[in-house]
Parts: sequence; C-alpha cells; structure tokens
Amino acid sequence: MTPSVATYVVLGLLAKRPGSGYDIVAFAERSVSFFWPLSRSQLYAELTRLEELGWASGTVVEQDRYPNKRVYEPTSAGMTALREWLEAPAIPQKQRTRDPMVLKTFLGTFMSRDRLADQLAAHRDQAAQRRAKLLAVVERIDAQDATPSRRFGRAAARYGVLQAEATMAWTEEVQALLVTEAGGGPRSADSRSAEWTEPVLP
Amino acid sequence: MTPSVATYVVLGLLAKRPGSGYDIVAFAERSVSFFWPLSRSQLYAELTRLEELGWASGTVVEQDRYPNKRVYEPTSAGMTALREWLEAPAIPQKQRTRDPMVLKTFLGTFMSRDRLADQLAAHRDQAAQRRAKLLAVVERIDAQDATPSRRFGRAAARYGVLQAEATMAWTEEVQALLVTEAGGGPRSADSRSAEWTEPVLP
DNA sequence: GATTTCATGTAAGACGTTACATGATTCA
DNA sequence: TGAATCATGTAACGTCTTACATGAAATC
Repeated sequence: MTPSVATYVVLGLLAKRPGSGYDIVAFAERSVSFFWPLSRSQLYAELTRLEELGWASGTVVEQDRYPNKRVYEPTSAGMTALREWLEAPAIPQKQRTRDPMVLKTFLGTFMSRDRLADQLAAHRDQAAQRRAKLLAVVERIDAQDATPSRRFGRAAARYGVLQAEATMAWTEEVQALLVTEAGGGPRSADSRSAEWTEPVLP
Repeated sequence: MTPSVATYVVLGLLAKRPGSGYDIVAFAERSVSFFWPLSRSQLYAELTRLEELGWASGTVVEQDRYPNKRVYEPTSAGMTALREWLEAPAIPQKQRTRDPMVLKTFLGTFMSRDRLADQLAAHRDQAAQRRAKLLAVVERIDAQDATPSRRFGRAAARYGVLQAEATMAWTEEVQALLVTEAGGGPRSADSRSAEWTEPVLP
C-alpha cells in the first residue's frame, strides 16, 4: 500500500504515456530500463498498487482482433503525488551498486591473473556494448526536434554513457596493473597480509 | 543453503582476514561496503550459511574483559569454493544500478527547473564526498608498501573514484542543460509528446 | 504448421533493510 | 552517570526475480 520508488517509475511512465501493462512494459524496456529495470510481474503489481492508491485508473478497452486490454492513466491525484515526490529533496543516497567484477578484483590475490584478465576483458566488452547502445539512443534524439521532454530523456541516456565509459576506463586501469605485475597463479603467501585501509568511514 | 554473491563476499573477507562477526562487520565497512554494502544481520546470516555449507568454521574464543566471540575462518573446502567461483566466467551482468536522481531527470518535464537544479547540486556534492573518501583510501594505500593484495584493494577503490567522477560529470552536464533552457516551472503542454527512443533494445 | 505478438496475471522464493532484543565493560 | 564498544542474534517486512499458467490472433 505504501509507494516505493518503483511505484513512481511506473507512475512517471504513465504520465509520459498512458497505456496498458503490456504497452508500458515495452516503453519501459526502451527507456527507464537503462537506469531502473522492471520485471513484468513487478510492473503489473505496481499498476495494481497505483489503482489502490487512487493514483491511476484503468479502463477496459475492447479490441476486435486482439484480447481486450486495460489502459491506465494517472489520475489528477496521481499527477499531484508524482510532482510532490519529484520536488521533495531526495534522501541522501546509500550506494546500491553491487558489482561482482569489482569484488573479484578486490579478491584478485586468490585467483589466476590470466583468468582475472579474461573476465575484465569480457566486462569491458559488455560496457562497450552498453555504451554503443546508449550512444545510439542519444544520437537518435539529437536527430529529432528538441522538445524539453526529449532533452531530459537524452540527459538520462547520457548518464548511462558516462557510467559505461567510467567502467571501461576502470577495466583498462586494472588490466594495465595486471600487465605490470605479470606472473601466473594466485600468490597465497600474501593472502593474509593485506589491509585495504583505515577507518575513513562515517 | 545455496550461496549467493553475498556469501562469497563474506567468504572472501574471511579469506583475507578471519575474525568474529563483529570484526568482519568493521572490516567490511571500510573495504567492500563501497561496492557491496552488507547489513549486520545479513552478515551474521551469511556466516551461518557458510558454516552450513562447510565453507567456514567458527570456534569460540573466550575473553576476560569482553564477551566471548566466535571466530570464523574459511575451511579448505571454502577456499576451494571461493577460487572456483572467482575463476568461473561471470554470467553477463544485467544492470543493477537504480538511481532515483536519474529517474527524476528523466521525468524533468514534470518538475520545477529550480528544484531539479537544487537536487542535482546535492547529488553532485554527495558524489564529490564519496570521491574524496575513496581518494583518501587510494592515497593511503599508495603511502604503504605495495603488496599484491593492496594493489587489488586499490584497484577496487579506484572503481569507486571513477564512478563518482562520472556521476559528477553527468550532473554538470545536466546542470548546463538547465541553464540553457532556463525558465521556471513544469511545462505541462509538452508532457505527453515525448518519446525517448525507438527499439534499439535486445 | 510454427513462431511471434498481444494480453494478464499468480506463486514461490531469494535478497535486503529496519527494528527489536540483550547485556557486560570501558572510558569520558 | 552516561555513552560507546564489544558481541550476537531474531522477526517482520518490503523488494525483486523466476517460473508457472493461459489463450487467441497474426505472421512467416
């Protein structure tokens, strides 16, 4: 019954473009999924929640050739709630990023240098693909008339581009380190000695 | 009973440095928490799981001045499991990043430009603080003798630095966009017209 | 004839956070 | 005297993913 951020994601999508669950899944996939992935079941659950909250209303649209569908759109209460959430200062973010590749690097002493290098290379490739995909998005928007909404969409896509580039730069840094170190397997002699750092924390 | 990535996080920490739950919490806080936050209860749960798996064993250490504690260390089966997991090629990553600030930017048409600017500024500050903290970590490591394990710790910290810098660069980009656009409140006239992009997706 | 598209959900379980609960010891 | 440190858990709840379930119409 209480809204989560995912609730506002869906509400925001409906505000940009009303539609059925099915429509929204498709729309989400080529927009917010880059910075806020939603599964299909989650989306349908959020639509139900939005109706319970009175923030969106669905009306059945009958179709000849296809199954009937329930088309949702934000209510005015929903639009108010969306604006209020957007304007409210965000609570200071705790880091959600959990990246196994960084973990593997952190634990690099326990694995073969070659394997680590391979996995870093694959990681870099993934980031490069992601970057290419997002650059295509940006370029496509640039080729269109610039509406405010498109500019914001572009800005969101740019976030992905910059994150991907940072990831690529990082893998290259670590790869360079591995080359310097050279050598083969794990060096268990050192395993225990290491410490990352002193406090420094909040 | 099945290990999750968090299980390997804890196992990896134990491999670097055996200790009690309490010790590990502190160690995690100043190391992996930057790229893999763990709550206290999660950590204790993982320690239990590691014992069930036979990957770590805990022995009670009696203390005079403080409560007794259970000190954990990886078993040899645990070290094998850790190495196997590390060396296994990672499954292609789906994006886990979920950033409310990017969402708010995406939905920028529905909010006041000034508020968006304020929140972006706060976001930038947070990233800058994060960056400073991680740079301090890196510098501290650079001031010590370079062991392989420290070099990997440094590499992990560098990841955070680069991500923070990317976030800072992104907020600056968006801020520049807002200045260009200028203007006050949401422009609802445009609300519905926007589309982010065509397919492009998997 | 087979696959993709349209269309909507439920159920089970893993993952993760927050709050609750306790209690001795050290240090300011 | 009060706060912080040491020490370990449980319980409740919310989030998110994956698998299960169904079925008609369009397209190749």
